[in-house]
Amino acid sequence: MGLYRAETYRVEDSVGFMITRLRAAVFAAVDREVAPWGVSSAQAAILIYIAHGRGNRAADIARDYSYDTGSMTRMIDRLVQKGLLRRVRDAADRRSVRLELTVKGGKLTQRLPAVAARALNGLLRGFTRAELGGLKGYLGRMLANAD
Amino acid sequence: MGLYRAETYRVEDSVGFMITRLRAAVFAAVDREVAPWGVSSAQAAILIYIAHGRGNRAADIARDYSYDTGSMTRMIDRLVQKGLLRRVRDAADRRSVRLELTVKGGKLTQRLPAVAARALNGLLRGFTRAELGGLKGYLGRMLANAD
DNA sequence: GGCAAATTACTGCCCCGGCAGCAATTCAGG
DNA sequence: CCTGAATTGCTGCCGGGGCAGTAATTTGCC
Repeated sequence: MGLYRAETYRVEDSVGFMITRLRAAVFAAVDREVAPWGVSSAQAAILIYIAHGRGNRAADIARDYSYDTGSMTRMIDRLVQKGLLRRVRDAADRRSVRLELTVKGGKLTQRLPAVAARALNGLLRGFTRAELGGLKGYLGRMLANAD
Repeated sequence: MGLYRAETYRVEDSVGFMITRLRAAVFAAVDREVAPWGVSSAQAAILIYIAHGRGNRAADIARDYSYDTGSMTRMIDRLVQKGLLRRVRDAADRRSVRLELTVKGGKLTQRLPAVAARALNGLLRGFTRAELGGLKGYLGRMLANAD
């Protein structure tokens, strides 16, 4: 006895479909804003995380962002290759690699929150603060159901 | 003057981040339900579309689902390889390829809406019909802003 | 009728992400 | 102290998706 029933199910009506499309739209919007600085939206999120000092090991980011560690390795590869990040083997725990922003990476990252915010605000045109709260509440409840 | 400001921006607070995570959760939930039949959630959506007679050319699906045509080609490749779909060159317009469900594909597709609905209902546990409407309204407004 | 523009499908190349398996290392209990 | 378990990061392999470029075909307009 749920909200969706097999007999009347249409892909285009499902929240799943809308969320998939919206995620693509968010990526596209943020990517457009960040592209001039040579990074993608996913890469920008990593850089901001490190710049905010919320952790600097690959495992930290993977945990907080619910990422796969294999994906993290490759994501870091791309950022290192662009000269924005540096891998430094940790002397205390030699299993882990500490991630450091290069000078270039640090300068770039200062600008990223502003452009990311601009992209999101564009998608939220016409939303009141209360409506944004309502939306995030719904999304949070679905995420909680997923565990 | 939007809802997000650069100075206080944190990735984890952004709707973009939540939507990305939720999309992953939706995929995972639907994939889990559909996996016993040997298809993925994205593949199931294509099959349902065709079974419902909403169109049977690759271009139709790409348009309605906002997919890239290149991605569609590869998606169809996988379904054809699994013996669920058949490519039939259209005699009237020889540019296009009409997609037909095989017998195996047709039998499978009958079951898909039920399992997809079950997965979504699980994520919507505790939601009233009105709340689902509210959520879809928010998502729709963001999608409209994206154009 | 003939030629330019649009449509359809496909290909190569790229980024994003999960899963499984692996090696190195650290940690905890006997 | 030593051995088994956990953690960390890496790799191969896969599915999903966008972008650009191409060939075949159709269509529309002069």
